[in-house]
Amino acid sequence: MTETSNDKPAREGSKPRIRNIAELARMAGVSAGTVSRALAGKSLVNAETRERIQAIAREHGFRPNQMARRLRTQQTGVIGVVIPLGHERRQHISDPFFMTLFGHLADALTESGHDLMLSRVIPGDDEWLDRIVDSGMLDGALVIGQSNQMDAIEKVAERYLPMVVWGSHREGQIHCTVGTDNRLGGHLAAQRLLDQGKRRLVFFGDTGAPEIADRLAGARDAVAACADAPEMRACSTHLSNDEIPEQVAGHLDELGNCIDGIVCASDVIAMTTLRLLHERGVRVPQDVAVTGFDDVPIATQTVPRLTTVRQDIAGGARAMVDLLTQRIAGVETPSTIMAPELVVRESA
Amino acid sequence: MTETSNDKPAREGSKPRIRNIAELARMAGVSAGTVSRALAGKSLVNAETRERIQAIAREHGFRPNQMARRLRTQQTGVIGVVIPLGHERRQHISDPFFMTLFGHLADALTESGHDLMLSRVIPGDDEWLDRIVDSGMLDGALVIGQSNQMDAIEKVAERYLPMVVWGSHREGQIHCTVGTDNRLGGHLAAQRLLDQGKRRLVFFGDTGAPEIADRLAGARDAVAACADAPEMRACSTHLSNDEIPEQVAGHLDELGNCIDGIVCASDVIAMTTLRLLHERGVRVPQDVAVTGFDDVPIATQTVPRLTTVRQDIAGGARAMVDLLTQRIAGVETPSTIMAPELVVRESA
DNA sequence: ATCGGCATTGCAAACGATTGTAGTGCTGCT
DNA sequence: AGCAGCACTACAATCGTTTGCAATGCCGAT
Repeated sequence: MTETSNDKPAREGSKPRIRNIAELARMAGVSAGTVSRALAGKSLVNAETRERIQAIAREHGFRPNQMARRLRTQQTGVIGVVIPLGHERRQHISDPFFMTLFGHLADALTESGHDLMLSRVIPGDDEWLDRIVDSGMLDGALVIGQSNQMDAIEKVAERYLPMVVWGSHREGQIHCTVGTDNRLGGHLAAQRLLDQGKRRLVFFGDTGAPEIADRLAGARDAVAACADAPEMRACSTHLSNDEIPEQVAGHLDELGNCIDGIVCASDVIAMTTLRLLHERGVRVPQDVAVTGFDDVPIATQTVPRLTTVRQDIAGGARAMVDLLTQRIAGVETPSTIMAPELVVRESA
Repeated sequence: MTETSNDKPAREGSKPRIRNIAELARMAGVSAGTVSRALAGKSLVNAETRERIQAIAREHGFRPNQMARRLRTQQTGVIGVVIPLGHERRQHISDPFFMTLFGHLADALTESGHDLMLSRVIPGDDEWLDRIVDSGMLDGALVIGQSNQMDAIEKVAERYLPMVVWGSHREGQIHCTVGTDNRLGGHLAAQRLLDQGKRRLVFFGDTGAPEIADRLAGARDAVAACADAPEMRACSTHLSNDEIPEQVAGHLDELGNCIDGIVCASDVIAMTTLRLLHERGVRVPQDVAVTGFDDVPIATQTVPRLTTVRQDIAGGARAMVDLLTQRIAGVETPSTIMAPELVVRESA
C-alpha cells in the first residue's frame, strides 16, 4: 500500500510492465493468439490491429518470454560452443588462437541470428559432451578443438547430427570437422627453415592433441625428404600460458646451440621462444630461425615479426557455422579441410 | 513402417530415447510428479523408487528438458555476458584483455553453476541492452566495458537490478561497476616514467571510453605535479587490432624524437609500440620508455618485457560474479574499485 | 434471399517440467 | 475394532507462447 512505485504508472514515460501476452491482449481488446501473430508480424492479422498491438508493446517495452516460446516451438536459437580442456589444466580459454576463433564464431552466429552459449568443460567422465547436447537448450553444438577427447566426441556424433568440430579429420571418423591441413602446414614450416639453410631442427609442441601431432608429422616429412638433415627432434611443450615459458626455457638450455631452427606448434609458443632467445643473446633468424603456427593477430606485433603458418580462422568459423546450419536442417555434411599458407615475415 | 530404426530398440546398448518425464513415468509405473522429484533427488520419494527411476534415466540417457523446467521455475540459470562495441567497429572481442576477463568470468560462472550466454552487440539504437535483459532468458547480465554507452546502461540500471558492469564508477551513477582505479593506474604509469628521468611524455589511447579517459587524467595528474615536465600530450589510438599499427606508426612519425616516454592505454597498444620503436632503431627503455596497462598474460612475452599497470582481472571477475549473485537475490550492492599495481619489467 | 469465399479473430490444445494438495495404504496405539 | 499419524504417491494446476481449426462477419455473385 505504501510502496513508492505503484501509484503513478506513467512516470518517466515507462508504463507499468506487461507481464505476458494475455495481459497485452486484454489491453488491446483482442485475444492472446492475435497478439502473438501481431508481434510476429504475420500477415494473417489486420494491418491496423497489428500496428496498434505493436505500438502498445513498444510503449510498454514488452517482449514475449523466450523460454515459453522456445518450449512451444521446440527450437532454441542457441548454439553451444564447447571448449574441451582435456590435455591442459588451466587457462586454455585465453589462448589467442581459441579466442580469435571464438570471436569469429560469435560474429558468424550473431549474423545468422543465433545466440551463443559457452560451455567450458574439463572432461571428468565420458559423459560431459552428452550432458551438453542433451540439455535440451541447444539447436546445435560447435566444439573447439578435439583435445584428447576423440572418443567422447565420436560417441556423441554417432547419434547427434548437429555438431561440428574444429580439428583434424581422421580416416573413418564420423564427426564432422573443419580444420587446416596440419600436416601440410608442418611441412611448409619445416621446409621454410630448410630452404633458409637450417639443418638442425627441433619441434616445440604437445603431440597429445591430434592437430599438433599432424604438424610434427608434416615437419618430419620435409626433413626426411632432405638429404643432409638429421632426424627432427620433438620437445613436448604444453599450450597453456603458464607452462610455456619454463618448458621452452628448459628445452633451450638443454639443446644449447646444437640447433638452428625451431618449428613451434603455435604462435604463442613462438612468441615465448623469441623472447627467450633474445634474452640469451641468440640472434633470430641468423643464429636460430623460428616459425609459428596460426597467424593470430598478435603474431604481427612480435620482435622480430613472426614467420608463421596461417590458418584461415575467419573462414573456418564461417565454414563451421555453415555446416552446422546444414546439419541442423538434417543434412549429413562432410568435413572441410582448409589449405594452410606460409606467411614469411622476419623470424625465418 | 519401413524405417530402419524402430524394430530393434536394444541395439548398441543405447535404448530408445525417452522423450519426456511422462514417458519415463510410464516405464517406471509411477506418475510424472514422482519422477520429477526422484530426478531432483528429493527426499519425499522412497529411496528404492528413486534409485529405480534414476537407473532407468541413466540407462536411457534421459535428461529433463531445460526449457520446460526454466519456464516453470521462472529461472534460467543463465547469465548473459555482453560486450558492447560502441566505439570500435571491428574485432574487439579478440582483444586480449577482454578475452582474459571473459575467460575468468566463464570460470567463475561455471563454478557457481551458471551457464553463460554471450551477446556481442554493436549498439545501433538505444534499446540494445533492454532487448537483452528483457529477453526472458537471463537471470542476470554482466557487461564488459562501458564503451561510450553510459546512457543506455544507466537507463537499464534504473529498473533492472541484476546487472554488473566492468568499468569506471562515476559520481551519482546508478549501475554497479567493478573496475580498477584507472586514474591511479594512469598516475602510476606516468610516475614511473618521470622517476626514470623521462620528461617529454605522450599518451596513446582512445579517450572516448571512460576508463581510458581516467587513465589519461591520472597520468596528467602525475605530470602536473612534476616541476619541470611539460604538459602531457594525448594521441588518440583505437583499441582494435586492425587500426593500432598504422595509428601508432602515424603518431611516432609525427612526434619524431621529441618524446622520451609513452604511456599506453593498454598492453596491446604497448606491444605494437614496442615493435614499431624497434623497427625505427629506437632503444627501449634508454631512448624511449614504454608502459602498458592491464598486464595480460601475453605482456610477459614481449621484447623487451613490458612494464605495465596490473589489473587484477581474475579477482575482478570473481567480484563481478559475487556482486551479481547478490543482486539476483535482491541486494543492492555498491560498486567495487580495485587498486592497480605497477609491475616493473624492462620497458620502463 | 441465399450462399460461397475471404479476411480476421477467438478458442483451446499443445510444449514438458515443477509443486501444492489431496489421497492411499499401512503401522501401531488405545 | 477404530483411528491418528506417517510415508509415500497421484492428481492437476501452472509457467507463457504458438498454432491448427473453428467461428464470425462481410462482400459480391447467383
